[in-house]
Amino acid sequence: MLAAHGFGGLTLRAVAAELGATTGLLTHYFPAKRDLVAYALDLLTERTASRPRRAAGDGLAALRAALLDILPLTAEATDSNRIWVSSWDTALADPALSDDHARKYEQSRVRLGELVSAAQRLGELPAGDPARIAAGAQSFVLGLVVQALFNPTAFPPRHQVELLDDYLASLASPTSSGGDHPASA
Amino acid sequence: MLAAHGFGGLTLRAVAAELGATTGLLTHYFPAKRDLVAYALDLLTERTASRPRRAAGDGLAALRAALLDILPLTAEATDSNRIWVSSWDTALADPALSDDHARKYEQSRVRLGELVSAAQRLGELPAGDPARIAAGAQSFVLGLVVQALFNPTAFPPRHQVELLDDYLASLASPTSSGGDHPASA
DNA sequence: ACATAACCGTAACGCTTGTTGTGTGAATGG
DNA sequence: CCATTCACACAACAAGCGTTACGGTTATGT
Repeated sequence: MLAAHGFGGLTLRAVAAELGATTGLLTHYFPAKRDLVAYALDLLTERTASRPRRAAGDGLAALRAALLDILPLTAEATDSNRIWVSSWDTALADPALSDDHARKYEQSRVRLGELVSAAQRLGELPAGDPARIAAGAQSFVLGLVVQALFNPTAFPPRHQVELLDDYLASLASPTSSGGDHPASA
Repeated sequence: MLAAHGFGGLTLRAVAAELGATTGLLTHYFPAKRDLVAYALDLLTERTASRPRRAAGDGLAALRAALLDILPLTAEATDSNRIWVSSWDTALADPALSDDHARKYEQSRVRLGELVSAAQRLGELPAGDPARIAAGAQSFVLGLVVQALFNPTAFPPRHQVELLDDYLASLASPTSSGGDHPASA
């Protein structure tokens, strides 16, 4: 339902109907709609977090697996991402929800940063601030999600994986500006 | 208005009020709200397209400039991106608008692809399918936009530029898997 | 067993929404 | 100079929204 109509078309009655219940139940548990929305987002987060993850090796392979887990490669993941993207409208209009999103993405970056560190320790990635590399990787995947959602024909799963692998390959190759910090102001 | 309340909170009366007019005017020009929304998106596209672009050199510098023009580095660009992102909810729920978005991003990719080609011709970028590289770059920037919108503190303009430069640097360095297709399973 | 509270369906409220009519003044054109 | 169309305000409409009030049912504690 959410995947089809987005967060904008989310109504208490629709949720209640899908639940086989009425608005009375919802208002009983959620004082206001905002709370229902917040809960829906939390539930989405949790469900996304507890999704069966693909087997991850060590180092770079683990990072790749984590990033692949985000992409809309399956119908289920597509729905999930669709809901996620559609929540951005609501979230951007509400500072509290906005902070929530910021926190979630930051948490995800931290997790990716650890994987980056591990890959660096294994020598699979060149030196460089793990947090920065993680932020870059998250950006890449996030943007790829958006493009894939709008144009699934141009971004079939295979192509998404190719693009991600391109990105990871370019990460793996050392750059001239590897880990130096040019005394930025 | 749109930047603050998003596309979800877009009402005919609010638009009319901001226009100093009434709903009568709007319905006179737009048969239905869908048309108003579509027009708003076209107008946003046009305004974004005709935004004063930063001076672009040749090759890689031009690509960098084009990507920088997308990022929310200024208050105006932030508003623009905010509206853009918030439109995704509405767009994903409407196939026609969805196609419109897909077309716009494809067009943008084509434009980026030409810049990539030019940079390759100058030897500033290694060989490889320009369309693929452009798709990657667009993904990266798009995702960076989203993250910056939700967490402007963690992604100040300087940091955004740094991340983009990291990405471009990694693009510029040749990878072992230049354009080959390693028969992925 | 009985009082109390939690649970939840039903119905209504007030409000906002998109949309549709109607009326009026200005422009247009023959 | 008048008829007709256009441009727009204004008001009203039905529908849908979140929210609230209330009634009956079920659990819970004493």
